[in-house]
Amino acid sequence: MSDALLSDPHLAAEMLVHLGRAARGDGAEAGLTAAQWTALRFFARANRLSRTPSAFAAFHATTRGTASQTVKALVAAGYLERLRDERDGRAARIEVTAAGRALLAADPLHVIAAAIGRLPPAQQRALISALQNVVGETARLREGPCFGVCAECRHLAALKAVSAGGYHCEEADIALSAEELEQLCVAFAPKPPGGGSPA
Amino acid sequence: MSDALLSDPHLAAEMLVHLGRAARGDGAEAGLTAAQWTALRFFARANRLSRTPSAFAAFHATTRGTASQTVKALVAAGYLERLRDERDGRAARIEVTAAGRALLAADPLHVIAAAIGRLPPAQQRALISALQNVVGETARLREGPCFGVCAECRHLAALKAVSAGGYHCEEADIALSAEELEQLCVAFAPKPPGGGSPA
DNA sequence: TCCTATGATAGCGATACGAAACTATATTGA
DNA sequence: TCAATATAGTTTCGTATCGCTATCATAGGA
Repeated sequence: MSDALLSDPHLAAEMLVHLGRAARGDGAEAGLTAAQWTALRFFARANRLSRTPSAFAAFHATTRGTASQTVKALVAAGYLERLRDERDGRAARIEVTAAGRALLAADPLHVIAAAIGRLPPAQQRALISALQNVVGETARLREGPCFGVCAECRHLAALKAVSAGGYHCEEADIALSAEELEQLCVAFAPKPPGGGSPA
Repeated sequence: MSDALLSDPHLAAEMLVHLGRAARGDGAEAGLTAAQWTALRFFARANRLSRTPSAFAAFHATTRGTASQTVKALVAAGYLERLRDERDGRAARIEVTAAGRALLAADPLHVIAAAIGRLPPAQQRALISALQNVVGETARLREGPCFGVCAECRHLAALKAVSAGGYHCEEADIALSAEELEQLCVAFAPKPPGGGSPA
């Protein structure tokens, strides 16, 4: 009966939650609250399409109103800045300021990242790919938006022949630099299994 | 500059926090709050020595006052019961009720546990052992109490020759059943490397 | 012109947390 | 035996955060 409760996957999930709590960063000297850390990390890692309050709300699984409050606090503190989008007058373009990038150096997550970095390389790779699978699987189960990097996305079209290493997003119809391939995108869709071209 | 922010260990740590948030269980129909789920899971997995409010406070990295409130709410809801300790009149012995065990079947953590369970077996084992390492490492860095199961503990003395499969904790000076070997203990101390099975 | 989408804001409630005061029991030492 | 101290636990109170539900303003698309 209690076998299911003490199974290895459940144990792993408990450790996962435990580690998540340990890195909230609201207990220590706490430059930021937990929600604010999440927002700052998100805007530092999201691509152009996703650096908006709405995308952050989707990422954080909350409402736009709540996301707006979190962003406002970070803008007031000088860690984010709000710019106008030239194409869409409704949208707000959020950018991390220099102060925000400096603050990220004190991210309480570094404690966990450091611990992960000390794992043997093979174990480190295994952890990362396992976590990616679990993140994708839970997002699918919860039917929430599935965030991911462009390099893994179905909408990526390589234009190497045309422009020597350029990339293109078929969904948003914009050009992507090599650097942007590693950023989070709200429009992410996983590639169909089998690699190359879609079915 | 942003290389450190986007390193693989940091990315893994972010996914970890993200998954932890997804399983708080306070957003859904929510039988319990996040803190209450953590408490219920803890008392379902802790051994005799650790089923006290103080041990839970240490585990959850909070104060005894806060832990007492969380326990009180679960006792009022009928998921935990408070018993008197016969040896120590000050101590409270917390036990999970039948209703509590039934509720654990609806643990929101099951979403993540199921996703982990669907990983390939090798990846599953790699994830679990990596997480164990990270939990131990972060506990060491934060100098917090290090929880673990008796089977991995330095204080465990095997008494197989004497009583046909009995075990004994040298720290608390109590006998341990085979079942208790897999439970969490607040007095856990890791074995010195080399004593048991090397990594 | 309707309808939709992005975003900001105010108000409300729930929760969690910590500090401090308090009770009760154990332990220690004289 | 009695006093002093330490420990386990509870309770109260104040505070901060968080998140949701409106509601509103503006901008884009049909």
